[in-house]
Amino acid sequence: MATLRDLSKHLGISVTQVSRALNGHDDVSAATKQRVAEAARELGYSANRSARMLKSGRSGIVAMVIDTAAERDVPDVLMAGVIGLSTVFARRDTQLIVHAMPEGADPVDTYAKLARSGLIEGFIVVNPQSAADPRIAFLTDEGVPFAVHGRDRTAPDYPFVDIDNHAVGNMLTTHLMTLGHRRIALVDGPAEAAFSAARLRGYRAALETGGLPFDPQLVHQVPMTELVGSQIMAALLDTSVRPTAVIAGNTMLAAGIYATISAHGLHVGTDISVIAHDDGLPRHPSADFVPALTVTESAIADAFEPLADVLLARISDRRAPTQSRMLAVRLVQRNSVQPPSQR
Amino acid sequence: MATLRDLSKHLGISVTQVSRALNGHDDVSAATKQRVAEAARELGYSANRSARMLKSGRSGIVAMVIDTAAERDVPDVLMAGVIGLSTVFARRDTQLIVHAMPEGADPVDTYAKLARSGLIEGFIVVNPQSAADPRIAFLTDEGVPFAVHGRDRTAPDYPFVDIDNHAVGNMLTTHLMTLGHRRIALVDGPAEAAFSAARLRGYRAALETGGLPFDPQLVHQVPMTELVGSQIMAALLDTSVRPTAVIAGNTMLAAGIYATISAHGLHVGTDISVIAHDDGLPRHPSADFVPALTVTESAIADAFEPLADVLLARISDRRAPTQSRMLAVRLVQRNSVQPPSQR
DNA sequence: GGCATTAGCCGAAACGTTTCGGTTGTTGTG
DNA sequence: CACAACAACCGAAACGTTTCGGCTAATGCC
Repeated sequence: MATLRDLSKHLGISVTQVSRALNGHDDVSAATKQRVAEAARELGYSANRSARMLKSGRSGIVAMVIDTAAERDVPDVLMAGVIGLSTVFARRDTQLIVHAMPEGADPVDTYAKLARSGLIEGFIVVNPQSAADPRIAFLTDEGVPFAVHGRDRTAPDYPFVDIDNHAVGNMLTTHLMTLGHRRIALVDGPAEAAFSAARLRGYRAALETGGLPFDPQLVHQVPMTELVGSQIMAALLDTSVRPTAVIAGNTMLAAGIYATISAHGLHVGTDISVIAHDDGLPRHPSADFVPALTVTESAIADAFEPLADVLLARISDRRAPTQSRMLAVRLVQRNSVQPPSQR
Repeated sequence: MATLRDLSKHLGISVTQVSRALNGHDDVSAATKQRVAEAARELGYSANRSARMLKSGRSGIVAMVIDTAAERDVPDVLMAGVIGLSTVFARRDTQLIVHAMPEGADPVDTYAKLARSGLIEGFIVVNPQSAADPRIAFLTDEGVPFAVHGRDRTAPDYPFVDIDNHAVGNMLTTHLMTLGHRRIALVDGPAEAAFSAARLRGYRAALETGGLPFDPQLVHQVPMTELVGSQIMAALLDTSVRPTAVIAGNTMLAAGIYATISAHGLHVGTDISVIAHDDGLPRHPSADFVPALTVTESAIADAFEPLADVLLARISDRRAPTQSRMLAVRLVQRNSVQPPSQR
């Protein structure tokens, strides 16, 4: 492996200048920069990251710790995250460490150990909790750079990328109410998840402005799998007063809900309306449902690029104003939602 | 962050001795070791990995590069790999970098860049190709430590962990032949994948020893998804001479195959036998099929621990004899396989 | 008691990089 | 012409660790 010193000898120029040339400092002549760049390519030079980090604190490594227990049910979204983040970070010349936390390990402790190793410049925090997330509190206290996919409060002072989940819950509910639905079920992710809590608040807000009562029996916060979706739907069909419409937190849940509805000889749309949020995961595209699924749409994949940006911004200047990004959501109307049947 | 020097001062002992104590060298007294360990815990000391790597070459970081294009179809197995490997490596105090290779990038080039950065001690190579895999050739040439999940030749001289896929193909086929099946279809992973190629060889070998002809129309090497499984099965049912049994490469394919069989009003087992290989992925447990699926069983999860072991062994001594591991496979008989119906 | 052996310790150098504080030689300004 | 300003360069120190070679004092042996 070629080193700065090799380049320096090869070019008859000091190590200092080689380093500065490579890093684009302005007290090296254009000509020299050119020569250095060329030699670097020729000798296959690549900066030794350990040395760089040791000296300057910049390792070009970020980490994402995943809670094995919490993510087991939903490989699709986790997978999208790992691949997406790794790709965008690679493009920015930084490496992504994936650290799986075994069940029952203390999250804060895990972050603490990782941070202390002096290897990791920043963290991507995923799946924040609805109550104040202790991991976020810890990282904030320690002054470790991080960025969150989602958020654990309405207006955070840390960098995050999120969609307006309150609005999602509201839009979904309002759309159904506008068509005349009055018993609307909500089947969404676990109550501990911040996004799920936000959507529930949006759902309640919509009910309230529409003058509809809130019925706890109609909301289910559960693991977001097809199987669970179908089980919950079965339970919903059994209740004394059936919902005329159901909101699904993602397309997996929606798939299960569809299955149960047809298994009961009913039809989505005409008998029971189904609406969902679609985060663009490949397994169940909302357009492929029969009938096609009405959704609020916002691809998870859109979050990775901004997520990398806000984290890297925070790393390169810790006291710069906090950057965050809100991603767009749009309502796509299809055939799974109809006015309630008159019975 | 506490450093060795902090500890040294705190204890009134040289940096050298602190380092040696922490690393368990034998020329430091038990008493000192004790004291040092205690102080380390107290001050929250954790070795600076950059410095360690710079000096000694041991970074405690390994990488896994994933081919986005090749893995998109099968999030389950990739997810199992990322989580499983990350967990076992974490337990061994080493971090896993996940590097997603964008579509169309040159694999060898990607490994080369990563290796040159001087950060990564070794690679986990997944999904080896059936023809001599260029990534493996490159890493071998460069003398970079690596371990392969699978293998690109029958008797490799590099560290790997694999199951005997030739035997899997053979067992599956022989089991069906023993019951009297004579038209046996094989639906397995892509032809480029080493495991798929090996199983096909096992299938052919079994046919040959049983005196049965090989019919290329009966074998399909395809992406291993439920959807593709059901499509292939539909095609198979359309052929002039239907197979009486079909072998599925995993339980996803099997799920699709089951779906198509019942959609055609046929019954698995009595009308058409289905047998599969089950790598223990959570989505479609073979026991939950109706009727329960006969399989060769070998959990992918069993590979991660040995994989970490053989890689770490290679890293800690590059010229030690190559360690590899073959994992057990067992045939589990259930109800999806019956003698062919007489018609 | 003399001598070799050993347990336990230490100083200093080295890994490859970045950066601070210079030193040149050239150009522009009065 | 004297001097300031500036562009372009350089040496050396530092980051935190590991390790080589050497040192001291205690022990064992004859």
